[in-house]
Amino acid sequence: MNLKQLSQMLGLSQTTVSRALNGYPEVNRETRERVLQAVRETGYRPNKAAQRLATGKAGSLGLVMPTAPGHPSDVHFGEFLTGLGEEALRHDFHFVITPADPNDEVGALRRLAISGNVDALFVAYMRGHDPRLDMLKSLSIPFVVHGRSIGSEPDYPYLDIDNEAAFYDATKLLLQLGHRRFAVMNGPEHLDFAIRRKMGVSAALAERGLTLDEACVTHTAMTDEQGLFAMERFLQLPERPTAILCSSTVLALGAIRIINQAGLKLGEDISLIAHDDVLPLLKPENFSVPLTTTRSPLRAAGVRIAERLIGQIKDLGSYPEQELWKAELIVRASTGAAPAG
Amino acid sequence: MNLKQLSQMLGLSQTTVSRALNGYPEVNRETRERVLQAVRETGYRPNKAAQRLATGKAGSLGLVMPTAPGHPSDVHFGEFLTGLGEEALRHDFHFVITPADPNDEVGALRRLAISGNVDALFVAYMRGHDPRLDMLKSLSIPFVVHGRSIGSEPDYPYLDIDNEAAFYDATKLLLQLGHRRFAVMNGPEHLDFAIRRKMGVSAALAERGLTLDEACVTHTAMTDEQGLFAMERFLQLPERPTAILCSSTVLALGAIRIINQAGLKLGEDISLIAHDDVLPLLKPENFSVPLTTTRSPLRAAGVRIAERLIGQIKDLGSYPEQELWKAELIVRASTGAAPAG
DNA sequence: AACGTCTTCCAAAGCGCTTTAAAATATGTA
DNA sequence: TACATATTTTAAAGCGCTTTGGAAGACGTT
Repeated sequence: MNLKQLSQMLGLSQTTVSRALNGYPEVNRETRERVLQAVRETGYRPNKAAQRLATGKAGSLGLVMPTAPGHPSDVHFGEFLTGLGEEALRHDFHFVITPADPNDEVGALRRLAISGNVDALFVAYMRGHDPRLDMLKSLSIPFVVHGRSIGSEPDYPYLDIDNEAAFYDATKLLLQLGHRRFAVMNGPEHLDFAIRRKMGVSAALAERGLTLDEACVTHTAMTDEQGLFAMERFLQLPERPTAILCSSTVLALGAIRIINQAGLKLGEDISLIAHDDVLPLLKPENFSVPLTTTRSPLRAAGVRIAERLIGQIKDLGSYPEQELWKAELIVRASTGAAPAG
Repeated sequence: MNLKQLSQMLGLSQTTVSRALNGYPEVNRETRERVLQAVRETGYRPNKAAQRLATGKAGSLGLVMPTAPGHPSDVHFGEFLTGLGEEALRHDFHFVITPADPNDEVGALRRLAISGNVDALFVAYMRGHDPRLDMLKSLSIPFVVHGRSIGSEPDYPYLDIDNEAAFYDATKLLLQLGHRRFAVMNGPEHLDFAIRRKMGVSAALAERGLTLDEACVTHTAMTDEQGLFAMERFLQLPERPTAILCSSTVLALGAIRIINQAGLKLGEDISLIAHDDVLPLLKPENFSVPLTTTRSPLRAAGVRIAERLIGQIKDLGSYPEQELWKAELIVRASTGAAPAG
């Protein structure tokens, strides 16, 4: 069933039917009712491709998903997408997701942008001086970045959390509790959030004349296994750290396992603060020792980014181009006074 | 830059350029080279909407993602999609994901199917007698189901793991270890995999004249928190179960926390077997007591489903319509002989 | 020279929609 | 009644691609 058939059935022109469907004013009330009724009866749905070709609007947001055999999937992806979807649903938008070779994300993004398949793009996992930014700026398609790219002019639209402040505050808290030996279990080295979190830690330490030893920093994928490896390494250090900052609750999970195995008490022998993206899967308050966290719901970021993207496409008023959200520092039992000595 | 401009630039007709691009034989070698070169220089990419309209092929797989405020995201989604993507990438396919009100998945799926936006559909999280099946069968778009729908004629294309056999085998192992009091921490009640897993447990028990007490079964979302609640409940039972079958390693995570808190030893006082979808996030072999699991990589299922879907679209030969994969039973330390008494 | 056969290219139609420009009809006013 | 003005409808063009049905030219054969 297409427009032509539908309009013939109704004895109307395609124009009129199209207008009735799209809410144009210049169509008689009765006629519109008749059209709508016919649509209900036939289950007619306009062909999206044709609509897109005619209007240039696709009703879709595009994103690139890196994938390859052995390339680990991202725990956060589902939760973030659910947030995007919450808002997209309200506007009848959908997503076009292009799988991409992890080494060719820029190319994949570019092809997606000029394919005419999407109205706007979303990118995340920004690196320092991210090459995708120049590409995106050169195109004339709306986009919003989740995160930022250190080393690039901050003249692009983004939504980020203040990673540096979050980890600065967290470190500050640990310093006040008397800790002096710090370690950081961070995300992949080249990623902006990892860079800024480390900066936050270093800045807080510097205020007390302390420096962060590189031996006390790991950069890994955020899985329980990596948390486990990192913690094993920290515990073997001659000057064992008493305060751990952790870029994810999943990493913390592995770390805590090792802490327990070593017979150490979390919140007494070792304090730990993790960043919490508020994944439904893992609640820091339910850890056997509830976790002190820097909290910022990933899903809310998804909702907001969809809102901005769709708002821009539909011209629903203007939004701030740059947003920096504060993370909440939530103190629970995994942080305590530094052990004596 | 579109076809028209490109062909004018080259002094060729659109037909010839189109054919050169799509690998048709009736175009001179030199001419083709010239076209390809121009494409490289200009960065021309055909408009997907136009291509789709002209060919009826979209180069995309469609899926529906339920989402609503408060509706938890799915941990497995990212991993499965990564698998789909692995294969899709090889064929230059992308995904169209429609967010949907959890109460209107059937409608959303139907709209997606007839939007002309996708060449094939994928559905998962099948329920008993799933209403999506009839809808899909009535349409003439290829689809593959991940899982099955108990209570429906098994005449639709699916890929499932043998959940019943997996949990039957797991139960059998525990029986051999002398366990007599069983509990099951399962996924949501209406889902096919949950139903079948419970059937597997019951069947094995029945062979020994045992029955599964409903008080020893929970049906919940698969988060650590729910695992925790469920285990708390089991421990309060007058006849405490000594053997737990668990539909997910994430649930197991919460359960084990409670087991530890209660001062019980996993693999001694209580044995536990969990189903492992092989998520990068959580490795059962790294649990402080390594977990015995029924193992079946979710990602592999994703790859295979994409393979079948794309194969069907591109007519790359035939695939079995129904596939039932065996899960591996991997014995680790979380299972041991039943405690005396 | 005339013919058939390949090879290589092209004009134009068509995919299903939106939208422009104009026509047909209804309504109001002098 | 005649005309101007709103209201409602339509024919046709166009979005950017693929594909059908030829046409033009090169080549070999008789």
